[in-house]
Amino acid sequence: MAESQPIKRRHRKTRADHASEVAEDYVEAIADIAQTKGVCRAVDLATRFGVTGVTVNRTIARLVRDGLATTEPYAPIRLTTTGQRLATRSRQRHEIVLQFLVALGVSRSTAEIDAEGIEHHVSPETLKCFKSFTDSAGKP
Amino acid sequence: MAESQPIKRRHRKTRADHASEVAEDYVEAIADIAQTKGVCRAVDLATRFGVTGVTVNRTIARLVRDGLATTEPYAPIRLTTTGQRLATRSRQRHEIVLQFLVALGVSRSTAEIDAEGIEHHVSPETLKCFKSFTDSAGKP
DNA sequence: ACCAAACTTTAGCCACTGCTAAATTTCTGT
DNA sequence: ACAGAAATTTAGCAGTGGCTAAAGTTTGGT
Repeated sequence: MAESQPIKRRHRKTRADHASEVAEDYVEAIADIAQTKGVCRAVDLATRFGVTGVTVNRTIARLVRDGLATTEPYAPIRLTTTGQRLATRSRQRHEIVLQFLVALGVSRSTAEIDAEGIEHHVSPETLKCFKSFTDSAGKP
Repeated sequence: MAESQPIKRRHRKTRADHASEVAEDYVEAIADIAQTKGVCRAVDLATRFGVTGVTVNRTIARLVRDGLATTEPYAPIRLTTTGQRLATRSRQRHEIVLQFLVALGVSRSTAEIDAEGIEHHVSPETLKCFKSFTDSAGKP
């Protein structure tokens, strides 16, 4: 039921695509924080993303609605199995993009910023090319 | 008040950044269409982006508000000088990203799709690296 | 034990970007 | 010229993602 629309693809359906980007950023962050500090609280995400706790709260509600996370009142946020899978995939992709940019000669600090933006727009094919380049750049 | 934000940058302020991405896409498209067919009408943009004319209308209103375009009722859309400069810069950046992906080995069709998504997230430093790679890949 | 600080939640605001329906204007073909 | 088609505009709905203010809950320090 995805698309019955005869839409000119290549231009993203901004709203939907953007929403899943946010979801990926959040699950990635939740997994990361949970790994480092044991649990992930709303305030941790608020700090990381530079938004208010209120915004985090509502975003988490969407993750819960979409089956990516679970919450109980005043309790830490936990990922569902689906959410964890998405987090893992996102982190892997993020890492590939980051290493690629570094291998290309971009400074680490810039690479970290750009990888955040780029990772959500890289197709599997392009990702494979990134990986190949990084690998071959390592051992010439 | 401005500088009191201890905000973790690297994560984009989604709303604002997304809005300017859309602005770039639109001015780029307007310039492109105007060049090919003489004028650019709302319906042309609607077709290109796969959205309704209503959506285009409101987006154009924002471009006008932001000084990037001008309109008169029922007349074609025209870019301001500022809008044209932005269009030119956007198109150049788009072209650099596209050529880079192709040089990297990505198929043209995928490269065209991915370039659309990536171009808004590439810093000047990374863009320079892209350019260098494409140039050196040309003549080995 | 208690009060204060920190955190979470609720309520309600705004902007952006989709949409449909309906009214208006312009264009086109006969 | 004029009717119908095409394009534009207006009005109003929905969902995402920012915010502040204020209320509720947990947690920590004395």
